[in-house]
Amino acid sequence: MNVQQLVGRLRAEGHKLTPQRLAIIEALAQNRTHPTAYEIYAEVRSRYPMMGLATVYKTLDLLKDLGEVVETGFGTGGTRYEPNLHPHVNLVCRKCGRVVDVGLGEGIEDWRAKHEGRPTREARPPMQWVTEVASEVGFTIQGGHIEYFGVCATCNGEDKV
Amino acid sequence: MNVQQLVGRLRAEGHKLTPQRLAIIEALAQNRTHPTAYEIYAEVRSRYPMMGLATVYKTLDLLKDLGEVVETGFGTGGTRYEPNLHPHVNLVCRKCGRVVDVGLGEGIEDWRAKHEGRPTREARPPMQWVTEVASEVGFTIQGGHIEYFGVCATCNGEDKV
DNA sequence: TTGTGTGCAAAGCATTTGCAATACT
DNA sequence: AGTATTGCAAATGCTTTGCACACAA
Repeated sequence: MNVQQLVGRLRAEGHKLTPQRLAIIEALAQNRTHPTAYEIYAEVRSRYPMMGLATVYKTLDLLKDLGEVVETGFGTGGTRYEPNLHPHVNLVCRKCGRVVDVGLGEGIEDWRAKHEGRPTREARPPMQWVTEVASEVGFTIQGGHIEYFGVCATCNGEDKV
Repeated sequence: MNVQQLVGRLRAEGHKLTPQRLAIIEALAQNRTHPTAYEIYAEVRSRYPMMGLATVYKTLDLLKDLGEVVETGFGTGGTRYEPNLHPHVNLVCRKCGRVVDVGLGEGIEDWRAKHEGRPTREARPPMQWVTEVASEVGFTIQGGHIEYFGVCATCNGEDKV
């Protein structure tokens, strides 16, 4: 998620650029922790004390409509949000609700190729495949993710930190 | 999701097999529409009028803990549930909340191989890859899915039915 | 100036919880 | 018989909405 680019897009599509929106966008762009709406609210609020929680939800809604953010993680503590980057894998802990990224910039196929000693091919992330199939059934794709559920190291009691 | 097998597992792990639980399990096993908790409740209720909605939630919780069902679909109308089959792709409509399956029994690699005219190899769904990586960080995987968000044909106004 | 966006508070829902009654094992 | 499970209803908590005011364009 590129802040400059997104700001330009908002202008171009006739949305107003308010300090609140900018603050929320910046908070999202920097944050790698898949924050909840409330966490974004709390962070932004330290700089803009008059910020309302409803504004965070409304802005997140707008960004969802634009396909710039993606919702993630169920169960504990509400929906979490992340910038809509290239598809990657989220491990969602069903006990604490936290979300762990598993790097997948390379794409599954590349990983396999490396793993099996085959030569690495150009990455073809699942996104592309899905987009093709989806368009056949009239489905417009805005964003996506690969998500697995389980129990994280900390909640497993295997935490050594 | 095999009902017989699951019933056996419940017994083996010391859970009681009540008519309510069996009805919920059967409803889930037959249903291919990713029902919400309330939809399951409504369906089962037609056979067991005394069924309570809380029981549905409690049973779904149990099945989640056992890794037998997976939560799906955000946004509209609450969490949806599906049996934890082999990983496949869900297209989640952000307007109506409905979830469309994209067949992926074959696995992405097989699809690609066919598509590119290469010989089909044994399917290696992403699940396996993720499980390996996850275990390295102490994460226990219970289930997962690949999920994309967008707007379905009907909500796109392209519906011809 | 004009209409979109904000903030507050109230409303709306999905989900969870407490507890007495019930019924598997 | 003992204990997990049920069902109701109340409680909780996240998210949305209505509306008057503020402000970006």
